[in-house]
Amino acid sequence: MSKKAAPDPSRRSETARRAILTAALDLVGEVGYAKLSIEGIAAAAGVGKQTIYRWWPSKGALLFDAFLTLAGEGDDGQSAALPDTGDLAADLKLVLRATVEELNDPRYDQPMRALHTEIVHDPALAADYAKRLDEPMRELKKERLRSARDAGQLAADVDLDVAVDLLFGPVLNRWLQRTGPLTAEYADQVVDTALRGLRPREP
Amino acid sequence: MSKKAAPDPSRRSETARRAILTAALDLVGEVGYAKLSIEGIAAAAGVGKQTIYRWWPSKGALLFDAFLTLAGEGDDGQSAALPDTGDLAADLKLVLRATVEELNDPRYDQPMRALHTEIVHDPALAADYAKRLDEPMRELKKERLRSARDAGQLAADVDLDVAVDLLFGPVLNRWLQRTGPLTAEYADQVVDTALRGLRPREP
Amino acid sequence: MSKKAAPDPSRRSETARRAILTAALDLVGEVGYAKLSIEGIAAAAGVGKQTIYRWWPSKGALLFDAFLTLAGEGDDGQSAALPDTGDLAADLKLVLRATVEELNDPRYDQPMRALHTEIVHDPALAADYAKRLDEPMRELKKERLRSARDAGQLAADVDLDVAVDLLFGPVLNRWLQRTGPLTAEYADQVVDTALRGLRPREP
Amino acid sequence: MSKKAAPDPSRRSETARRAILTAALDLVGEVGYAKLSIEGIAAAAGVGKQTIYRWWPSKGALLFDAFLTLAGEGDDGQSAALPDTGDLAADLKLVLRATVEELNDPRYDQPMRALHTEIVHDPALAADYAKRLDEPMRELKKERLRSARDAGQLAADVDLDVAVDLLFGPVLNRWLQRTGPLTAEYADQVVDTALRGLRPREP
DNA sequence: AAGTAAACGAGACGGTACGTCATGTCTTCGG
DNA sequence: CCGAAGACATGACGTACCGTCTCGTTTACTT
Repeated sequence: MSKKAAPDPSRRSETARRAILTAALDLVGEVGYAKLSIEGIAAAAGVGKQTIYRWWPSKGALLFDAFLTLAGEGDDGQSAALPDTGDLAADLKLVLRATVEELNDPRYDQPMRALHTEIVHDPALAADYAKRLDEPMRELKKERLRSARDAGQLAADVDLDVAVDLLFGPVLNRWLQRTGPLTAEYADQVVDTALRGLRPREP
Repeated sequence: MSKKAAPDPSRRSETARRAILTAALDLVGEVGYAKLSIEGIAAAAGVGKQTIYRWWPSKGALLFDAFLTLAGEGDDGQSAALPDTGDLAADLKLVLRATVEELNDPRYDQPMRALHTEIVHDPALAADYAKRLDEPMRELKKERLRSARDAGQLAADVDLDVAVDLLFGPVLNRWLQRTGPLTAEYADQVVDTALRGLRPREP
Repeated sequence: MSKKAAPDPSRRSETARRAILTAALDLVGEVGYAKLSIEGIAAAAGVGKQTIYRWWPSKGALLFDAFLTLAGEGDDGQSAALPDTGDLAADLKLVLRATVEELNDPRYDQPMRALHTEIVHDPALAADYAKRLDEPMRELKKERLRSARDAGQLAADVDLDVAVDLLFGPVLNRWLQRTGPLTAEYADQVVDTALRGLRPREP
Repeated sequence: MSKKAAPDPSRRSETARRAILTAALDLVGEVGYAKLSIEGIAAAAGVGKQTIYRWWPSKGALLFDAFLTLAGEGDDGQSAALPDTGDLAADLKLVLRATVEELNDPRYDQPMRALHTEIVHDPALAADYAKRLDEPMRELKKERLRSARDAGQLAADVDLDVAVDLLFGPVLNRWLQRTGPLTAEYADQVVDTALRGLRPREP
């Protein structure tokens, strides 16, 4: 029925796949997103262009895959869970400071910006991103907040999704739009400010 | 001394300028950002390419200008100030709901996404954006919050910038990343959740 | 010692061979020579590309084979000999008119042009062509001329090869280069002129 | 009315044009016709591909132009006319031997073969060839034959076009198809045989 | 009013990258 | 173990735009 014979994944060359993902990530770091070309990735990976077009529908999808695959391997297994020392503010600050540090790391900055650019314009990729990257992370964050709520450190009726957005949204925004310096201090301020309201009223 | 003879702004053709800005905005809405080309804008505006390259340093700058100029004319004069009925929550919800509505309007969605894409990758443009669009708006928002703080509806030691980020960041994020539906209800939730902490403790 | 394991002809699939030859001839008629691809032939024949590469060294060789094999089957046995009614001019005109007709037949035109193109650029193929197609035909023609010479209808010292070239060359040329209409009348003229010579009869 | 805006010839860069024609001719001699690519010509000429596509509809047309332009400059002015010493046979042999020599010259062989290949498959190009190359040459040849006819060295009723075909066709054929060695002797034989005719002299 | 200088429309130029197609080689699988 | 199927590296195809560079042609501003 379909016009195009779908390629057979069982015949796929793992060597080529990894070379492409690695080259993509390397190149986006080297030359930046604007100058990132399929042509260049293919050349750097020692691969025919068709091999890229065969397996990825768009540059964004490739980038996302590169990101996911190669990042996913840094974690042996998965990031498991957020720290839970009982001190919610401290734990959140730890996490948010780490996020800030990562976003300031040039190795992560470029590829992440590239990925976000694609997401902004490609709803399909955005959906993929939401499901495969955002949601798992969000779940971990919500888990930590749930534990805090159970410990009475959070108002019982707080929507956890909104809480996550309140905590992490500002940092992501400041990074994307460069509306101000992205520092550990800012992270702390956001946590403090956000929490003051998330905490239950004192009698 | 300078390599490039600077063009003389006094001789600039207002007709060409407006045609270009209009064409840019129209085209980004029609064909989307990815397929937006200087070549196309020039053709649609009935203008030589050089006339664009003469006056704008980048596609992003042109887009930003188009955005600013043509949007700025909708406001007769300026947006003046945020509403101040004395009810902070209601006023913020009004503003945030309006923002949500605008972001959901297809006429604004495409050009805004385009602009944000450029901002993500062009620090110079980001600075321009921060100064000419973000900061004035932010000032209005802070003004309203300041008034609320004076009225005792906000904790005295709250950083107003962080407060603004907390209120508007989540909405912008959800729009850019499509991590969830962008509704008036969400706007209300964000305001309520953020405020609960921004308010002073009750005794 | 040899780099290439020679394929074993005894194991060759006759089905595949015929399918390929047929497909090649069909395709060159359908899409023309310029768009004829090994890829397309393999697909049309329901055969792997390697099966073609294994048995034919070049597209020209395949085409030639297709031509020879499938055309050779139209003749049950072989064309035997040229007509010999005793009237040399009439016999030659008959043959040349038939040639003209064949060259004007769209079914032969495309494949023959394709074959000639390859011959022009591939000396090996040209040699093959000379030996397997041109020479046998030429021999038949020379046989008829020899018979005429014995009958005193041809000058005794005429080189038969040159004679054949004089008779058939002009027609082939006009076909290949389209320098003029290829008609039966032209064929007759060539025969008459060649036989008579360009010089006036001496008294 | 037309879809495509035709390029303006008055703005054409003569430098680019000559570089392209020269590169085309050089390359076809170096790498042969089969490996001749527009890409390669553009690179060798130091020219963008589009500059070639803008001005020539096909590789064949470019080749033809290259041939015509650059060859036409060897002749200062034009080839004027064929020699006319009064001895028709000698004059024709001179011309035909020159033709043979040219066809055996590697510098001419490759480009000419390339051109002929294109002609075989491209009727438009064939027409162009007939009009701009074949016809002028043919006219010169016919002129010489006409002079001979007036001098009583040619039968009065000979069709001059057929005569030209008879004289030059065999040589061209032998060259294109390599059905035999292309020598001065062969040229002489063709002239003698054509002039004299195949039939024996009547007593 | 004539002269001049800059911005204008147009678009050719040398390039880069696109996404598709065909090449010829190599690997995997089923009969 | 051959042959089909098809993934692979390579590289040309023709197209779209890039940003630069002339070309005349307006359109102001001098003189």
